[in-house]
Amino acid sequence: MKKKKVPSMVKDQQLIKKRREQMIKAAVILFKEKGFHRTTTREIAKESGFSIGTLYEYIGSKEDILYLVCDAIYDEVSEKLKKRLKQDVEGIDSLKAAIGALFKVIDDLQDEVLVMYQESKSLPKEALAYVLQKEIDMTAMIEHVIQDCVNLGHLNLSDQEVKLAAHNILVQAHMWTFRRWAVQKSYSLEEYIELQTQLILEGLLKE
Amino acid sequence: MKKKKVPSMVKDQQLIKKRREQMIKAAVILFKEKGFHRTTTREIAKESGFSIGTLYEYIGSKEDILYLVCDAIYDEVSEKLKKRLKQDVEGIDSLKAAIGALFKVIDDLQDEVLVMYQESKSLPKEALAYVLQKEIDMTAMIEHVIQDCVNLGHLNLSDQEVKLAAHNILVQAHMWTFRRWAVQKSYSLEEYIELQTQLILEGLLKE
Amino acid sequence: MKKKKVPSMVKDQQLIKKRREQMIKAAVILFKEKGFHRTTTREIAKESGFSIGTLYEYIGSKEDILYLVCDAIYDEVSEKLKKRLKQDVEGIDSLKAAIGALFKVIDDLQDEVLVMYQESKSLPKEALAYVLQKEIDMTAMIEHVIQDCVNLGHLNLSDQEVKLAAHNILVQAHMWTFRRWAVQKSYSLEEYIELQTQLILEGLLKE
Amino acid sequence: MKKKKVPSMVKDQQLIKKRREQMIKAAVILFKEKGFHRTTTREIAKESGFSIGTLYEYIGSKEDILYLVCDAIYDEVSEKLKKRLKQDVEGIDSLKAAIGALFKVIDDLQDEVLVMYQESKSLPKEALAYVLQKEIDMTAMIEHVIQDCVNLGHLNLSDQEVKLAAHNILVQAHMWTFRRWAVQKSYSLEEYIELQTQLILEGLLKE
DNA sequence: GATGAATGAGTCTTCATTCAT
DNA sequence: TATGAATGAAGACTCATTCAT
Repeated sequence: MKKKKVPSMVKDQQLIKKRREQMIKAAVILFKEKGFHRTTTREIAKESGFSIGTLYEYIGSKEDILYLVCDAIYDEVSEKLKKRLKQDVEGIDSLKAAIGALFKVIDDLQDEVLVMYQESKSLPKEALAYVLQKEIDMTAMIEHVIQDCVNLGHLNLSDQEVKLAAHNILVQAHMWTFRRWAVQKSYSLEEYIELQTQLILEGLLKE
Repeated sequence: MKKKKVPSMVKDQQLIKKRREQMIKAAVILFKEKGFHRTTTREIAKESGFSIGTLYEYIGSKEDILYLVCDAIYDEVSEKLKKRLKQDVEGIDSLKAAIGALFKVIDDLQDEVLVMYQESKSLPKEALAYVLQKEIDMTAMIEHVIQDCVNLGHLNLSDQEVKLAAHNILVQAHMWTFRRWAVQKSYSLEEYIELQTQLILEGLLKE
Repeated sequence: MKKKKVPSMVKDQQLIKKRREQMIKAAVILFKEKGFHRTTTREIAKESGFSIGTLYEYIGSKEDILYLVCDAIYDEVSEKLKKRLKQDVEGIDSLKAAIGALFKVIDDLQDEVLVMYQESKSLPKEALAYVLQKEIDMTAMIEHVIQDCVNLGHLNLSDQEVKLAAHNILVQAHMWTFRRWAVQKSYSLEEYIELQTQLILEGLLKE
Repeated sequence: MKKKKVPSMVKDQQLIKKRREQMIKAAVILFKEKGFHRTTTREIAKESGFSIGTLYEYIGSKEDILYLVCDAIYDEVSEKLKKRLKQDVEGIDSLKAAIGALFKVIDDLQDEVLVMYQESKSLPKEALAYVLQKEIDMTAMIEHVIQDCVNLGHLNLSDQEVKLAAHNILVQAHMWTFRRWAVQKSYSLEEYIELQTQLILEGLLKE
């Protein structure tokens, strides 16, 4: 699954990167506020700080912006997560740490994650597949942490259970954003992490 | 939170009901395929089996269709769930039954639930609030089942834990549709129910 | 210039007359409020007290309603004017009386006259010609009154002057409605009649 | 009463002016032929020489075009009138000159004035108030000319009479367009001016 | 490279009119 | 005769995209 090439009329790679970062930042703000379809390219250009003509020097179509946004968000989540996971604990504690790290990263990038959750479905087929693969990769990251616990004999789970637990953990992290209207009203982030970690671990720590 | 009144030029309530059912059915098919924004009112009319003029005899705007769709889906989920829950078991078994029932209902109405998940954000503010309330109500239903177990002394959970568990159960049910590309590839519905029920219950059955 | 035949599916002439009167009354109210083009046939039917289907039993098209309205207004103005003119004065006094009568009739039928002034241009060609002819006839009525004064030697005017004076009188009467925002703020009807009569007569009473 | 701001997406003020002039010219032609409501925005765009998209770069709604038209006509009438009034006569002669000037200007801008007369009622409330104010201003201009004669002792009129005479003169000028089907058949412009001037002045020159 | 005016296909919505009951 | 549901042509307006400067 290769990174899709977004066409640009401009040669200077440095400039391309800079302009696209401006676009992505602007797009996240606008998409969060009004969604992908209700946001116009003109608005994105304006919020980015340049003209509509310039916008189209760096992308081929409006959908490219959405793709750029989703791709950037995944990269940022991955990167931040990896940074947080560089801890030297093992076993159950490493799983606890991973859950905590994941939840915190998602909380950190709340708006971005929410946008991705709500709008990625509007991606063209191929781009969607690429983004889905990233989600699968991320699930695999969590899976590995759990599997390590199993390998160490701290958990006793089948492969199926490992995979499902990973999905659950990821979705419970996302839930923090897409059910914010309920969960963020009832719990602080710390409480949420505490409670969810407990429920998850008890679930896995069966005989 | 009152049911929003969708305007109609037609007087015959029977007919309104019938036509709107046609519209909703058509809309779900189309929204699932291309999303709310990419579906035109003309397409909905055509798929419904009548003209664009007739469509607008039964609604005030395109957004009304989305509202009608979301409202109908919730009603259907609720109704089916209530029907399945009329079992005479108690305690943990009733919770198991509820989880199974919920998951089966969601599986049954997969397309509908997916559409609602992806498009309800496009509802106008007020309608969104109404739909959100329905989601809250449904969460409360699950909460009650769990609370009953607590009251019977079969579970030992704080209110916060009860509420969170209810959210988790609901989201895990929805997950079956919005992560279908992963979970439905790895598990049959029965396996999924079995495994999730286990994970949830173990999580709740702590000392 | 023949009265245009407005088609009807109904035979009973009595009923046609009754229904059309209902329609005209309703239409005047609505046209005054929002103009011919912004008034829908449905609204006219509703205001008339019957269904849209019934409306079309008594006319062939929306424009027919406008024609019916204009025609009725002219007939009413004419009739009322004739009634008021049945006075047995002669010469200048009869002209004064005519002016007063005309102004009072127009004041009486203000809304109707205004509607006719503003909307008759939307009549189809042929109907417009018919209505224009009625206006010409009415001008002729005033002309005759002036001409009588000339014939009696009380005024000394050329045919051209007689005709122009008639137009002026009529337009000054209409002015009472279509410049109401100015003239009805500055003058009472009596003042207006008094002042205009004076200006007109002084104009005609030259050596 | 401020000039209403018509929105435009284009920045270049020069261009806005040019394009709007094209639009106004096109609109007058079309409105005269078929009225405001029967003229489509597409037709206006085409007659203006650009696309429908471009039209909407320079206005916010169809009604804006009507407003632009009415505003432009008033400005043109005012300007032309002021130019013609720069004569160095005094007293009754200046009034005669003013009447002649007004009538000639109206004749010059016949189509425009007629359009404004027939369509301005379709303006939205606020814009209508603005246009009415312009009409009031113009009436005041005539009033001043008459009042000067009174001040010089050449006419002996009350304020009420002065105001009413001004209204009459203006309406008689407009009459030349909105009763063209009658008056322009019977009189040449010169005759019309000659006769009306006479009738008006005799009316005012009472003892 | 940057700009922004121009384009026109596409969208929602209205409403005069018809016709089966 | 009366009704009102059905129709679809037509209209106002939007917005992604292009291209000359």
